Amino acid sequence: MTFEKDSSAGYLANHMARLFAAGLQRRIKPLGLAPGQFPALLALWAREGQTQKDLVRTLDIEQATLANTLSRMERDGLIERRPSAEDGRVQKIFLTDRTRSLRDEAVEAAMAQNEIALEGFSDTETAQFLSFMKRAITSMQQDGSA
Amino acid sequence: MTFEKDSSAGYLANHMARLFAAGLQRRIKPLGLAPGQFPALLALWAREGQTQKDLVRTLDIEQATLANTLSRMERDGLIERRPSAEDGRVQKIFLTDRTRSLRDEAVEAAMAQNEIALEGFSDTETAQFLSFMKRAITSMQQDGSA
DNA sequence: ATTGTTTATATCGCAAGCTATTTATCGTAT
DNA sequence: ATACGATAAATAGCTTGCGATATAAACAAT
Repeated sequence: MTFEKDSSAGYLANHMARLFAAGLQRRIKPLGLAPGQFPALLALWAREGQTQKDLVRTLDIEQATLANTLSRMERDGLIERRPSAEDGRVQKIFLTDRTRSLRDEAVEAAMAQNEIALEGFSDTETAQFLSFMKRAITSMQQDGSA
Repeated sequence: MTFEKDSSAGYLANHMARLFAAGLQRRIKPLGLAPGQFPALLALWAREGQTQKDLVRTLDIEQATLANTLSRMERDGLIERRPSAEDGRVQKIFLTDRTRSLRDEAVEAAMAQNEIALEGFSDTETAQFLSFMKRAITSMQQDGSA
């Protein structure tokens, strides 16, 4: 049976994702940020005061994963969790001043990493690539929820 | 600054890779295998008796990661590590009979997962997609080693 | 009011990835 | 023979991901 890892979509996807993470890490570590925090940060830069549940709904990760990531972010002074007045189970999540100020630099770092990865891609190719990834994601999501 | 996660190559790559891993896990868990073991298994199905160093050279992961993965595989009875007669530092790695017998089923599972992900892709599109991923990988590798 | 169900978050235990460091052995050069 | 640098593998300590379970609060129904 011929199965070459270098022609396996799954293998390439894994490798590519790790290189993205490594590159982003190099770029945002100086800001005191980590790759896994990026999705949560994007959501909070867009709107503060969201609950963990709000974030879970929009960030394609599990609740347990997010809870742990938020704990590390709180530990590192990136966010504050304030209890909700209306519902004792809920915490609303806010950025700290420092984190608020990092937005532009962080987003630039992420864009720079994407640009490196897509170096030499024409606009058409980039669009095709993103579209391919979205199609694969949709396929696998449907398969997984079957 | 507009930065939409759903149009970020890095974000999509991460998400896609996690879905590949989850799907593969579902398919090979019944065989007693895990996704992270797959690269090592492929290399060992191709040739047994390789050293850890041999594997590190061909499997795009770090030595520490592989050492831990091999330990879990040994614990789970997937491999045996036998000391090299020539060099006291080296262990040669062999499959167990059970693992040897799992090859075809495991490779089928991986191919099935790739097919699900690429469902609806024409042959041309699949080839383009793989090529795009390889280009991105190469770009980021060069950037990282700078 | 109590009891049971749902909901929000936290926790447990694990895998797989990383960097950095340690340990043990080899080989080489004095 | 010894001491020193190089090499192979292991270990430490961390992050990010997962599933499963526990905890605590809210709500619903007697």
